[in-house]
Amino acid sequence: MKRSLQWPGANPRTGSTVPRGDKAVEAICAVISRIPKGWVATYGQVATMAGMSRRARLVGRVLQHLDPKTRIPWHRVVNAKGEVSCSLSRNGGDIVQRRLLEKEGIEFDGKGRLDLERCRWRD
DNA sequence: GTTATGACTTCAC
DNA sequence: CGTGAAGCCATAA
Repeated sequence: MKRSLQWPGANPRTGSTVPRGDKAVEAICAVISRIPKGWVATYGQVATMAGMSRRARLVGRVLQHLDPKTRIPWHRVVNAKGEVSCSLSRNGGDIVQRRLLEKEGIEFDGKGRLDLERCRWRD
């Protein structure tokens, strides 16, 4: 099985199947790992903290590629609307993320969104 | 080489 | 608050 349908080169350190040695990925993983429990950050925010102000999509791409066993708190990353990723609803991942956040004390409104002004992580 | 797509953001209307 | 357009960038075809 040579053909890697995932990114070339896994990253055991982060427990994810993302390229190792890639500064962007390393920075993104580091930032997300620094998100305190009970707080959340947006993709753009993570990208900015990682030194890539407008590479929010890159953050999302990395997260989608993470392994289920990853140690990275991916559930603390939400979009700018304060809602979990839309594409996750395809496999029910949005419910998982929401539950994980609620377990950490995050409250959702009737539209499945959280108060970013209240929950946004500040460094 | 081009075109389309995507765990996104931001501004304008 | 919803929608559309422009921006960004790697992957897939």
